[in-house]
Order: sequence, then structure tokens, then C-alpha cells
Amino acid sequence: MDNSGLLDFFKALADANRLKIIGLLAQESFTVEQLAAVLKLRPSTISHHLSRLSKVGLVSARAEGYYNLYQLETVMLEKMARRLLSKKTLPAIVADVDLEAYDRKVLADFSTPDGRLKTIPARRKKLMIVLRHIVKDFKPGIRYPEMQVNQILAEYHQDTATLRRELVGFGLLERERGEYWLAEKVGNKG
Amino acid sequence: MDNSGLLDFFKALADANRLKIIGLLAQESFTVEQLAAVLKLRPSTISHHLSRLSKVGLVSARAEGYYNLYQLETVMLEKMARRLLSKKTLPAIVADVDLEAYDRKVLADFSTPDGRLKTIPARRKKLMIVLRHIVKDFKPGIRYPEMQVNQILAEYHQDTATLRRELVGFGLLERERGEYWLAEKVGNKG
DNA sequence: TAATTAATTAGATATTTGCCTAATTAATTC
DNA sequence: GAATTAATTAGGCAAATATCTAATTAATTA
Repeated sequence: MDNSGLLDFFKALADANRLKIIGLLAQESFTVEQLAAVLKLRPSTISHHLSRLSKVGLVSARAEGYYNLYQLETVMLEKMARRLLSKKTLPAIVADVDLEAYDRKVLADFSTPDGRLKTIPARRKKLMIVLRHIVKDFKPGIRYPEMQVNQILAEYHQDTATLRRELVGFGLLERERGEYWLAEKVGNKG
Repeated sequence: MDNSGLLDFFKALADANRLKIIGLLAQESFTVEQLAAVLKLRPSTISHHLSRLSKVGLVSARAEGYYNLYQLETVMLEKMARRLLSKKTLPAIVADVDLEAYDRKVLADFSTPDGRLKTIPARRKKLMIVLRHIVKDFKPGIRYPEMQVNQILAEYHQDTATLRRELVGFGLLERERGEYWLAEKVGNKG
């Protein structure tokens, strides 16, 4: 569900020095000044890194008198690691992705503006996409004589024989004694 | 031990589109072309991302006829997630870090070139570092009369009284009947 | 064999971001 | 209260990198 955060989490850890900070804080708390000396960076740079880490909840600061003692939030680290192991995490990342885009692109590539086929795809994968589009013109439960099938297919391409044969071959239409009908849906992708 | 890899792993996942690729491949295999359409990027860009992901072993390609079908290496993902949960991973990251740098910097900041103290640190944290440095001049098992203690401390700063008092206060020296000696080591840091 | 197509690689551009210096804020000491 | 100090913030520069177009490679079809 809550996909946000995962990317920020990885970005926070995708830097050598920030990773070292995490490693250091795993052992004890450090001040900005100490981290700067140990990692040979300016305090302002350390501050910047700590701010990024704290933004995703991986570290927190605790004022100790004059100093800011930074400490690792191991709970958050474990939480994220466990999230990576969960089956639900990865699918959630693509919740808002346009999965139909490829099919649309293939259809667009092979279609003229008025919806006819420029050519019949040679690639099985793309042929399948085109055929599944065409087959939407057939209604379930109706038996179509071959002549009527050709009439429908002619809207897409002159070579109705090939289209007809492939529709049957791919299992989208069924045929018996010169009549055709829509096959039961099978989650077949190609 | 083998720290390398962790950083590359995070870097590989620290990009929105690569994360989406991982999310998509978690559900089924995809070709470069498909991913390009779905993510609205050029195939060359997808190729580049897949190359980075494959370099850290997160995805692999399998030639299916004409196409290159990319698939997620879930084993690697799980392996890395589990590594994050291991107690040994984080300390290993800082194996090659110069932990003494801070102490050295503090000593340098407060010392003149010939090793005397410019001032006695006001901050307890830094005073402790300086005192621990000075106390190295005392040998274990020997009882020093106060006059001798002052002699040693005078090498560092004229205010021997303060140094002496703080050494005792911080528990680095012990005192009884006008004699001083090195305290037993206690893993005290400040 | 020639033409098409999926994928990769090379090269260029633009964005991101790590790091610095300088300025500012907040807390502490003299 | 003035001076010092730890930390953060702001602004700028340089290195890394995400993306694109163009060229190349490898496989397939006509």
C-alpha cells in the first residue's frame, strides 16, 4: 500500500558516506563534529547527510547539553528490511503504472487512423495483441457463419483468411462445421 | 566481511524507474520494449537501467526466440534484505574507517607544535580526550608524590592544579595521602 | 539476400546531488 | 554581556547520472 518511502529509503542509503554514518551509528552515538572528523568531511556536509537520513527516519538526534547526539533508529532499518521481504511490497510499487501502454502502442503501430491494420504482425507476441483487440467484435454465445466472420474481419484487413485462421490458432475463436464462436476466456497471454 | 555490494545494491534501487522495473518484474517477465512502453521511456534508457540492475544480480535476461525476457532474481533481493537484518552487516561497513581521527583532531586543536596545551578544554568531551592523552605519561603500578605529578603535568600546561584535579575527577588517576597512581582501566569514554 | 526489428552501445545534454565556503542560529563559557 | 563553539542553512561549483538521439549488432522474416 504505502509505497512512498521505499524510494526515499534507498536513496538515503545510496551514498558511501551516508552508509558509513549508518555503520558508525550502529555502534554508538556520534556528534556532527565527530562524524566530520572520522569521515574527513565538513560538518555542514555531515549535517546535510544526517538531515537526509533523519527525513526517512533512519537516524534521530538527541540534545545532550551543548551537543546533538545522533543515533541510529534500528527499528526503522529492520522495518524496511522486512518490507523488502514481504510479497505485497513490490506489486504496490507499480500500482499506478499504466500496464496497458504496451498493448496500446502495438495497436497504434499496426493501425491506420481509421482503425484498419496496416499489416498483420509477424511477431506472435504482437499478433496476439492485435487479435485480442479484433476479437472484441464477437459477442459471446453467438455462432457466426464463416461469411459473417469474414465481414467482421474485413473491417481490419483484406486478408480475412489469415486473420480467421490465426484467431482459431491462438484459441480466441472456436470452429465447427463452418461455424465460429467466441472461445471461453483463458488467462492466456501469448 | 564482504561489505562491497551493499552500496551498489542501494544505488541500483535508488531510482524511481528502476524501482518500478523491479515492481513489474516481480509479477511477470518483460521485454525491453514492453518496459519502455509501460514506463514511457526509450528502449535504450530501459536497457541502461536493466544493465545496472543486472550488474548487482537483481535481474537476469533469458533469450526467448527473438526477445530478451528479463526476470527478477528474487533470491538476490531476499539475500540483501536478510543482510540488512544481520547484526554483522553494519559494523562491517566501517571496518576501514579511521575512528581515531576525532581524538587526533581535538588533540591537534588544543596543542602547540611542541606538544603543550594552548588552553585546557572547557568541554568535558574534549577535556577527556586531552586528559587521556596526558595520562599516558604515568606508568601503572607506580605511586607518584604530588610534586612529581606536577612536574609531569607542567610539560603540558602551567595550571597543573587544574589538570591534576580533573585527572582525579575523571577517574584517570587515583589519590591517597598526597600520592597519585594510575587508575585501573575502565572502558569509560566521557 | 535484403529488409525489418529488438536490443545494446556510444555520445551528448540536462538534471541531480555531494561537497565546499560563508553566513546564521543557538547554546556555553569567561 | 562578549566571545566562543556546535550545528544548521544558503548558495555555488563540480562530479555523477538519467535520459535522449544516433549508430551498431544480432536475429527474423519476406
